[in-house]
Amino acid sequence: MSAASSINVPIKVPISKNPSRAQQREADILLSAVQLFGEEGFHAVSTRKIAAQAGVSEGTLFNYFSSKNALMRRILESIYTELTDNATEILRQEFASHRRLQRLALNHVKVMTRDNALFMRLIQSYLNVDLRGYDELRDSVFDKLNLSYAWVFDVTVREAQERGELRQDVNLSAMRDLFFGGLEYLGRTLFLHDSFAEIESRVASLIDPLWLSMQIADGATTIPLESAFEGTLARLEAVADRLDDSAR
Amino acid sequence: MSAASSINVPIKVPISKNPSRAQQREADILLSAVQLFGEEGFHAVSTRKIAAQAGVSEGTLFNYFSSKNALMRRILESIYTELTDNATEILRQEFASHRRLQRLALNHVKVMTRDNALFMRLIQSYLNVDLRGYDELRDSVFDKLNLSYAWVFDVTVREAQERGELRQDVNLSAMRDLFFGGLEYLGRTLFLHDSFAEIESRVASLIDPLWLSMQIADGATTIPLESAFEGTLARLEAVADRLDDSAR
DNA sequence: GACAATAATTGAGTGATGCTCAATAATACT
DNA sequence: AGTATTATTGAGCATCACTCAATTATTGTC
Repeated sequence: MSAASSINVPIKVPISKNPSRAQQREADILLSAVQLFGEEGFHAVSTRKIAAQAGVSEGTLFNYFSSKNALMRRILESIYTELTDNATEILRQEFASHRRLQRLALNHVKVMTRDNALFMRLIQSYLNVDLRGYDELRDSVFDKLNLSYAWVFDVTVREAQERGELRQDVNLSAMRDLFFGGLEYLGRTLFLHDSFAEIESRVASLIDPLWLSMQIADGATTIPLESAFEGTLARLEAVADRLDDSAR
Repeated sequence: MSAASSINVPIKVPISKNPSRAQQREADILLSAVQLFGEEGFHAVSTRKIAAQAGVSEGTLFNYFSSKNALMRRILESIYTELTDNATEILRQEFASHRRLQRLALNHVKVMTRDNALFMRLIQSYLNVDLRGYDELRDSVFDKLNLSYAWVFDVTVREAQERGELRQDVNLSAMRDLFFGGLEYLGRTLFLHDSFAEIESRVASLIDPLWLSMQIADGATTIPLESAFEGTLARLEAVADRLDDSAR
């Protein structure tokens, strides 16, 4: 029995002595992979080519990533992490629900279509093509990243409901599918037609009908008016509370 | 110069003498491919395996289909043809616009998720993973099939507008992205959770908000109203930011 | 029904792929 | 400086999509 600290270490761990050197290698390989996958597609790029562009041998690549799929998964993870980080920051900064959705959507499409729409390529590949069973899907990437990312949409809608900005009987699952599915199709359209200049207005055109359909109550059009200020008011009151406390 | 009748025949043409026998072979290969692609995924199934299951040698498979991609493309084409045929029939039978959309959506999701969601696998693979350039995309499958299929959505909305059922200023491109993107995500959800029993209600939950947002005429007043206060809101946010910073 | 002529089928062969592993080189430790 | 540990390498492996000369099956003619 070794004195390894952690009980369960599934990572291949070729790296232990010189962390900075190892991190540099890993970063080099990842960068090459992102570039080449974006330019030519996942299946069109060989591990030999990725290794060559990173300035290492093919064997070394497989020391750092247990498989070509693992390399892809790692890229996916970093993109999801970025998506989630950006989203959390947007929720922190922006309190108006409608603008929250707008900014979340814009962030999603922008990240999705970066690097020659690498994210779109990878996520589709991973979800629909290369997975045989769906066990792997419930592992690292999806249960942890995709779900926690999709969660920001749910939070935004629920908060808007609590503030009275949106109807109570919104079908959250359906709206989530429309939101992410619509954005994915929009991203594909923007990418194929190279029309990123219109990105903001196109995203707005997609979000507005969703918002409208969640917002409309039977006849009460006055509620949204007040509630537009709810978020900011709540925030000001919270700050005031803290000022009160510290003034004591 | 041969006396071949047609000027431009890009097809590989191994079949000429006995059409019925050849068609049977082709059908056998296609059936095997559909089954295996659906069960294990496109890249996980070898041409050897497809040929073996169809009861022919690998060479014969390549006599009938010039490449594995061509085989996939052929499957895609048949699915698109079926989708379009069904859709045209729905437009012919059903005249109520809302029910038209509902039935178009239901047909889309049902076909999409059949054969272990084969269609989802193939379309994603073809669009995002295996194509390097996007020239091939503008060829057979997409310009002819996808576009002509997407067209049934546009027709349905436009007819509803002419009848005065829907607003005139609907953003058709955005609604199309929401429709097909939302249905794709719904299909994925239904497939992954094996919840096809709910398919009709889930499709309805997806279509209803779209319909509502296209239908509401005077609802458009709420969003401009809110934006009229955006300047004020922005100032309040700025104050909140300053208070936030100094309270830290 | 025998015999060419033609068409359809075959499977060993080809280069490329993802991945492995014994051998080698580089680094760290005493 | 010398040893032990770790990192790197690239030839080798099974498998892949695909080809093509050889073989088998089918058709047309008498």
